[in-house]
Amino acid sequence: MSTIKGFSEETGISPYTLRYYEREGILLGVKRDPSGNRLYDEESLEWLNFILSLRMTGMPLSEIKQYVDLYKEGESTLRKRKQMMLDHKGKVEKNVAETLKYLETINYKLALYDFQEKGFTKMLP
Amino acid sequence: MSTIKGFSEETGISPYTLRYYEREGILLGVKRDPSGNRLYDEESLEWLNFILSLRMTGMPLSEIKQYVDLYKEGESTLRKRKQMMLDHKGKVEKNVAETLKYLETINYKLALYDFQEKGFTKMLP
DNA sequence: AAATACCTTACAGTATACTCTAATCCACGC
DNA sequence: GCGTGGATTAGAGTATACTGTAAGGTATTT
Repeated sequence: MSTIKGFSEETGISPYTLRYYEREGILLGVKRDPSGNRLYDEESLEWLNFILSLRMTGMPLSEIKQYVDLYKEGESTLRKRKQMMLDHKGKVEKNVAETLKYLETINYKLALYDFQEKGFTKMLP
Repeated sequence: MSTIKGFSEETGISPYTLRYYEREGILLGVKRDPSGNRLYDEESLEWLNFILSLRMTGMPLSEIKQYVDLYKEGESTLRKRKQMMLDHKGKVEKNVAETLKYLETINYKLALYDFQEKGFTKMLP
């Protein structure tokens, strides 16, 4: 059970962002103490970690919100949610493959620099 | 030698963005015809591809601009430019590793869905 | 009880990277 | 020679995801 400051420090997510996520309805499981202050526990930590794994792999907040809304509707949305995860997994894998392709271009550029350092001095990008 | 429309279609980058990149000084090698219209050739294509490989791997335009400015200064900046590429390569590789870690979380979630489909029906995120 | 340190809310501001609008210009076909 | 379709420019607008501010509340410490 941590306060917003503690939870922010534990997770590396700023209090602003934590409140923002909650306001937008994508961070569930946040409790309150008697005076209205936020309390974060294991449940909110799990949610946050899940949200972060979607966010950090490029899912926009609007789509994460859709997922969370489906979750709140209950078991009847299980299939849809699974499909969302499958689609997202596909996109992430495609994106990683693409990134690795672009990385090759960067490596090629680095090879040119090495080549140039060995005395070959034509100017290159 | 293509006009902005043709080049846009060839590369998939909108005319707006092509002009924007040029205005910001990150797309070099764009020529003009006698009446002032842009002409794109092999040189501009090479630049664009290079820029895109940086952009698509997450380098902000401001940093790409820095690189291009160094390039324009000539050979004296070779070492700096190489270092920028090395740093970026490191970041991209780190980011890919991180993404794959987050992908595992997503795969775990998918495994839970599979598990649930086989009759186990506790509600899960 | 005053100071402090944190919290709350609503809402405004910022950063990045486009994306579009408005006004104008230019070349080709009829 | 005039309309049509493209081009040009400067500058405004948009989207997303935060990030910060203002005004005030609460609780502990001195």
